[in-house]
Amino acid sequence: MSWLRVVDALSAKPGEKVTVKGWVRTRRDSKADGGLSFIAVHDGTCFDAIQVVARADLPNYASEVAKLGTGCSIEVDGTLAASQGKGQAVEVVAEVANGGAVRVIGWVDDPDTYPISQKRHSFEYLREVAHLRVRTNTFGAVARVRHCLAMAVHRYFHEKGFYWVHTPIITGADCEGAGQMFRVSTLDFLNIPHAGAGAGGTGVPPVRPMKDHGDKLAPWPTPGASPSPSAQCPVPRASSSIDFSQDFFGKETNLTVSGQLNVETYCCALSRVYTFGPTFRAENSNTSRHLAEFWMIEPEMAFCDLMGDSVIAEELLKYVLRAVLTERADDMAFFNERIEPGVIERLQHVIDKPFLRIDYTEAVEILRNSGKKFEYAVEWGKDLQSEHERYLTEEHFKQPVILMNYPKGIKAFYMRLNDDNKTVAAMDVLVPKIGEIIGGSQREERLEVLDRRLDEMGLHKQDYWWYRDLRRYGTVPHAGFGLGFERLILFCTGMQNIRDVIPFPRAPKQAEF
RNA sequence: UCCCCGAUAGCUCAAUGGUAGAGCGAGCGGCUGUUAACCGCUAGGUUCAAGGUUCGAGUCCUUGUCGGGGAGCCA
Repeated sequence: MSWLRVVDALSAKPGEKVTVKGWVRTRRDSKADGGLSFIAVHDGTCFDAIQVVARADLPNYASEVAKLGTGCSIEVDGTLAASQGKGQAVEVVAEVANGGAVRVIGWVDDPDTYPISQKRHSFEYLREVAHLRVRTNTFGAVARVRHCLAMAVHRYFHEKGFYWVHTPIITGADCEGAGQMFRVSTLDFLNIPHAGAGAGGTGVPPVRPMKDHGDKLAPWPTPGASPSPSAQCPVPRASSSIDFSQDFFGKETNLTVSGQLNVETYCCALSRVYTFGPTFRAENSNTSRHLAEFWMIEPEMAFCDLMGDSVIAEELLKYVLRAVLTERADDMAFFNERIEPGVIERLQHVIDKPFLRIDYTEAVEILRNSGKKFEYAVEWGKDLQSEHERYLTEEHFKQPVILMNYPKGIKAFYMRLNDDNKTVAAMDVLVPKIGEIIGGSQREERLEVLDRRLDEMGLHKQDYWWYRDLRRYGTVPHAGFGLGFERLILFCTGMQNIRDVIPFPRAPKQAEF
């Protein structure tokens, strides 16, 4: 008897003696042929379960086999045989005559309250039992597709000569302006050290406010505040006197909102690099497209302009879509049948067609001439709203489209100023269903222009000293983008809610598992 | 954070302000090479929480908590 994973057992030759191990999905009994039970066993190695035929001559048939239910874990010795029934090509027959056995490894102690009983469950409900939901068809398929996509991302970059760079999770720089941050601190919440009245002149670093935060979610208590768990915890403002020199790192630190600034340093030495890791945003976002902890892919290419940036973005997306269609055909067939009819065709369409590239200015013209009534008016210089982006990619072009060269007023300081002095070399890749899946830009490599932009936006040059050094010492044109990994999974699977494509979602008021 | 909707059996949902219900799941039995199985029986409830209106509240009002859809922020 050799132990085969279910995926291998399903393709093994009839007649082979095998052992399979896994969890019971269903059990059905029959009195035919002297009595037998059909047990669907899955082990997560592929979408399908394998059917075990347990005969009544097994010594523990009445005492154990006939009592198996959804969720029990078992080991089965048996002989692989062509199935007499429809619905599966092969099955494992366990009977005494062929040395078969069914060993129960773990019972379900109260079948009535096992959260994943054999029936349809809503995704909202399954989110409350996230430790068990991966045993379902849908979440098993999502997990395998997620892995497939991650491997394909690494493979694409590796084949293209990119190096994977592990940028820090904890950052001392609030450089990005990419959103509210989670503070990292070992200070005693109940006894926060203060710098005293003379702060600022004694080597104590000035305390800056966290960027654009709201008070409600800020992870910081007010000294002496009510111990009520619902008490709001404002973050200290610029005027506060908390002495961060006594904190673990001797300065304010947060969880990263982007590895981009760090990875640019490696880009300006290794030429082609990327990050792929967790990212944290403390925004109070309650949507099906946002998480407080998510994974992001951020390539950065030296000697590369915006057009080259967009080519990599398009190639990467098409590469990973091809991978998921060929490597996870079983799971994709399920998504195509049960989650989003037509998803396979939709992905194939994206693979086959070249992405469109148009300027922001052109997009504004299209929207203004669309004759469509939008809730928010379209106006050059204002950011496009979700409804505008959806119209462009879902209705007007009906395919992925890359918008380029946005007004500088609505984009980040590090994006390269175009010759018109009004726009920056930024791009957003818009896809149907998701909207913005990639945001990127050519970076400003000219120190004097970068400094001017920092000034314009009221940012302090000294906070960006090492970032500015890249422009002082052998600066090069370079470009990159950020791809939200979970949004990619949504796009590939047709799943609706981003909380269902990450194993344990973190969102406002949600960190149970 | 804003707008809208919701919370009743393990799950999905019913129930004019007047006795708490069904389907599925579960347990037991029957039938059957079964596979959305089928038939019968049984068990299963602090109707999200705290107040309020009322002779009487699952139902009406207030506040809160949590969930969903949309928006903003963005990936």
